[in-house]
Parts: sequence; C-alpha cells; structure tokens
Amino acid sequence: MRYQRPKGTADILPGDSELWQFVESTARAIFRTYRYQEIRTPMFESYDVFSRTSGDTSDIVTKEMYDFMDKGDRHLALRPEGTAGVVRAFIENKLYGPETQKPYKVYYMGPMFRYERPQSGRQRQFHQIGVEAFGSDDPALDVEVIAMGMQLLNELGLHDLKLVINTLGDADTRENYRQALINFLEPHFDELSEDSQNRLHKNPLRVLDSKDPKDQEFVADAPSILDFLTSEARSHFDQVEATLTALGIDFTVDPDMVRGLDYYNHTIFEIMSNSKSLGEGYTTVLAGGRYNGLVEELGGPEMAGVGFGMGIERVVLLMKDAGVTLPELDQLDVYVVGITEDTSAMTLQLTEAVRQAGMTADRDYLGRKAKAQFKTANKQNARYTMTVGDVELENRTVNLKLMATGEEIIVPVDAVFADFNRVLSDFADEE
RNA sequence: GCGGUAGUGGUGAAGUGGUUAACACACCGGAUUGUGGUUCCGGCACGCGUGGGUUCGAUUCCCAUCUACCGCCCCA
Repeated sequence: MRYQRPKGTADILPGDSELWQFVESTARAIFRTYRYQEIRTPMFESYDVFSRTSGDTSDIVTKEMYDFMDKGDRHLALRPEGTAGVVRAFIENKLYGPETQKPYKVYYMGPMFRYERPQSGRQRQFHQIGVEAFGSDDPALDVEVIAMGMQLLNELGLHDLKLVINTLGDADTRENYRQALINFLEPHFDELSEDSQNRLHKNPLRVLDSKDPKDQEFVADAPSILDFLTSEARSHFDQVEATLTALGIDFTVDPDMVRGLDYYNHTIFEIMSNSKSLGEGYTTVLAGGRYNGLVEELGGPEMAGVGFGMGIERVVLLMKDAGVTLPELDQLDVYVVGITEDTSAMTLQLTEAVRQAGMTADRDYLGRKAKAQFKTANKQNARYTMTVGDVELENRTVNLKLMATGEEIIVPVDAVFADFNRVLSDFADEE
C-alpha cells in the first residue's frame, strides 16, 4: 500500500460517522439546556499558550506536544487540549468584560493532538468535547459542570460509570501539601520506583498515582491532601460534596487523584468506566475541574473557571461495547428501477421528484439489469420501487411497488411529479 | 521513549522452501424475453505490509522498516 494514514490517526467512515454525529448532536442538545454556547478556536496556537498553562513539567509539554516553527519563524503547537485556547480567546476578546453575563459558559468540540504511543482509546489525533464556565467561584457551578457531564454520558446510553472527585485546594494548600509529601517520601527515596524518583521533586503528587505496587505501599501511609486544606478550600469542597448529594449524584472521593495538567485547583473530577474495550481497570472518559488562576496566568484579569473535557473516541468505544443502537435515520423510501438505457433521463427525473417531496430515493448508475436492481432495492430495504420500461415510457406511467407486500399499481408520471406524497397516500388507501 | 504480539484477496481466515495460494462470507454475472428470498452454476489475490538478504528457488528462513494491538509512562 502506497499511502497510509499517519500513525495514531483514524478515518471515521460511514457506519461510524453516524455514531459520532449522534454524540455531537446529543452534546449540543444538552449544552443548550444548560445555556452553554459554542466557541470555535484555532487548532493551533502559539506554543507558549500551552506551555504556560499546562505546566512546564507536565508530560504534555515535555514530550507530547506537536510543535513546529512556521515560515515566519513562529513557534506554534497543535492543541493538545481545549481549555488553553478557549482561555486565550476569552482574554483576547475581552469576554471578561462587564457586558457578558457571568458565568460565561461555552463549549467546543474538535480534534486534539498529542504525540504518544497509540493504544485502544488513545490516538495522536483524537477528539474532545469540552465545556468551560468563567467568572464564578460558586461550588454549585462545579456541580453543574459535573452534572452536565454525567447527563451527557447517560443520554449516550452509558450508565455503568463511576464519578470520582478530589480537591487540590488553593495555592497555600498545595504548597503546604507538596512540602509534606516530599518530607514523607524523601526518607524512602531509594525504595521508590525509578519513575517515582523522577517525579518526587518535579511533581510529587504524581507519585500518589503510581501503579507500582511497592510505591503504593508507601502511598497508602502518605499524608492526605484533605488534611492540608485551608478553611476556604475545605468549605468549597464541602459544598461541592453537599450539592452533589443534594442532586442525587453518587460519587467517591479519592484523595490520591491528580490531573495531567498543572492548572487545576480546588475541585477535580473524573468519570470512569471499567469496560474492557478501554483496557484493564478503570479508564477516564470525561474529566475536568476548576482552574481559578488560569485566566490570570495568560494575562487576563483574576477570573475563576471550571470545565471538563470528554474523549469522543473513548465514548464511542464504550457505546459500541454497551451495544448502544441508534434510531434508523437513513431508511430508503424509493428505489427507481430503469429497464433500458432509454429510461435513464426519466428515472433520474422520478428520483429527483421523490427527493423534492422530502423522501429518500436512489437509482442504478451501473447499467445493471432489472433483476439486479431489484436485488439492490431489496438489500437496501427500500420501502417502494418504481419501475420504468419502454411501455411506461410510452404511456407516461410508472409501476409503483410496495416491497413489503409485492403489491403494484400503475400511476401517471405526472402525478408523481405533481405530488408524490399524494400518490403514496392514495396507494395506501386502496389497500 | 521502553517492552511484548501480529501483518496473506473487500472481510474472516488455511497454508507450504519448489507446478495453477485452500475454504467461507461479501460482491459481480448467469439459470429463455422487464422484478426481490432460497437453491444451483460461474467469476473474483501478476500476489502473501514494505525494503533488503540467504537460497538453484521464498508468501514460507534472516535482518531492517512501517503499521496495528497489548503493557509501562502518561492520559481524553
């Protein structure tokens, strides 16, 4: 094969694209009810937008970014996630200004890029649907975002999910906890896994997340971030928990949960599935949290933010695994059969007439015999066939057949052109 | 970036160091003139991911490379 798609990319073909459209339209419908509006930002941004927001030590920045210099010697990067670009746009367009309602609520959907090893549910170009809400510190908004994510997954037919939440607290919380964690782990430095040794000073919270069984033994006794929360952080998180409970949303608190992006603080959450389609164990399909310093970090005013991102590839895998079925939308109403070459113009006219009446129609374009055309009509589950041969051409009629019963009638072509719906209802009345 | 498994037609797959690469599904055509199912008959890989090498000869052995999948890292 001469050409093949780049590693870690996928062609989404008919058969799958319907599922994608369903995911996207469901998301749009739900976001609308929550009053989130769509924002579309570029697929690439200045490299600094991402390095500044994701954190210099994050894996995304250090090894997963698709970055390049353009012909004008600008350092650009394909977006590895959606939030940074939205925040940049929020600031650049001065959406923090008094004329916009707060919280300012937007959603996006589109491709993201990360240079990494492909696996089930992980690609170099993948797609996310995400939401962001700016300008409110209210814990109820954290919960609204979580509830919206949950509802989205539920309406996509996914129910066997678990919601895990945690808090990273505010800046003081984090600094205190970071130090405590380093103090706790340092004496065991030599016993930690190599990965964790690297992580200890770079990003000690990561050690909590280690899958190495030996690391996990230490981690079990490590101090919990929940014991280091400032009173404000404590209060924020308590309200999140209380509000989730009030809404009847089940959740568990995992004090060891961390995020891949450095910009999060306060509430963070993940909605996970343990479906085998995504490999062993629980895999995150939707994740997010609060990022109160981010707007300021990119040069905007002090403005709170909270949001989530959902991986479409993963959701699609889960839906297939769960056997989610879509309503049949592409029913073929009429297949027009032409017997001879002379009928070609007429069959196309008839096909168009059906389409203009708002129904779906198709015909043969391979010059095949009547029998083969009927086979095709049958295979495609056509409700009706319309047959035109020399006789019909002569009489300006067509033979209309209801495939389910085999019943046929002869109707004038002009009736079809004038009002095909009428022709069908008359046909139905005769039965 | 590291480790492992795999790569034969549209699909699922069998196969061997040496004449025409099984079988099934799908698809196309036919079984007396313009009608759908079943059945029957026929057609359908100048080629065994790509590039080298070993050999008289390789799809089958070796090396490299690409891609997919799995695990690690990380993550949606």
